[in-house]
Amino acid sequence: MLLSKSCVYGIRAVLYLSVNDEREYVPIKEISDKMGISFHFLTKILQVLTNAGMIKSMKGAKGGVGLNQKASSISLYDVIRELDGETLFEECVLGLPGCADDNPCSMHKIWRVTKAELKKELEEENFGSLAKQITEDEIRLYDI
Amino acid sequence: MLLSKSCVYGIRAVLYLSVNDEREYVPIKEISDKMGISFHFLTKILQVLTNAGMIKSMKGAKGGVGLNQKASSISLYDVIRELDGETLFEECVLGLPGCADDNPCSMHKIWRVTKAELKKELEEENFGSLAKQITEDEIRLYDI
DNA sequence: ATGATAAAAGACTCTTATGTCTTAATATAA
DNA sequence: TTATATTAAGACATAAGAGTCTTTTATCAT
Repeated sequence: MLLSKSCVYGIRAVLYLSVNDEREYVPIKEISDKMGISFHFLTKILQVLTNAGMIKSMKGAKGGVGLNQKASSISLYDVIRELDGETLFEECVLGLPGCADDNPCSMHKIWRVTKAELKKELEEENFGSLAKQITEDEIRLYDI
Repeated sequence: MLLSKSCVYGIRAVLYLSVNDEREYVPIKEISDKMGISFHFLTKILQVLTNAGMIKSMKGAKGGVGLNQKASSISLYDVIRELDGETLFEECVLGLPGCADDNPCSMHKIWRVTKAELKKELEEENFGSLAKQITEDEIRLYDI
């Protein structure tokens, strides 16, 4: 599994907020209902993103969560880094400490290039662009 | 995490057997000792590869496990497929059912290319070649 | 035959990820 | 100021992955 469930849910929630960019706050309940995700679980995931300053939150009636930055300034990599950390892109696939170009493990050569490309693409893909594609029905956000 | 621990241990054990290709059977205890892996855990992992016909095993004194095919005919992908399955290469990263080129999710475009490249490299890299590189000290097998 | 060696099988434990539930805190609206 | 809506916080539950231990089975050497 490339990404944890928390991370996948986080990405999909930020996508939802990006598509609903004009609303300052969206209740988490609305997101969890629409996406079929556990409300309390999603709440905890979004708290991480709130603490990271990526989204903002407001308690009480008319409260909810909303983007704290422009959607176009948040990359897929930003969300992945907050929720899954950077081990996928930093650590040796075979778990050997000190794995490096001058001291490679058996999978080093293969994964070194692939992970660099993947990281670059994830850094370049932003939620503004993704939201636009969702709105224009080119890609989908739900399980439909 | 790209690969499970079971899978990583399995890859490293098959590497060990590939380097020790001239020995028909190597005791699992020897492998687990050298690699610092739990003996019983490794035993269970290697049973999977034995049942898959990738390695062979023999009980009793002089017994152990050994390659059941030429090292050069076993790919990294073969071992990964047996131990982690193909979900990494088949399923949608965002867990949306029915994700396909004509019905893509938000990460589809990025991961589609990357995973195809990764799969190709893993299929092309065989244990004969890796064992040769280990023997020639170009890559390492241990945590040293 | 008997004892030693080593894999096979399965029960069991520990840890982490995932998911649920309850209570507290805070903001809005009447 | 009271009721309602909503996030925050944390306890609790469940499931899966990781790891340990014991018993059984098979092979070899004496």
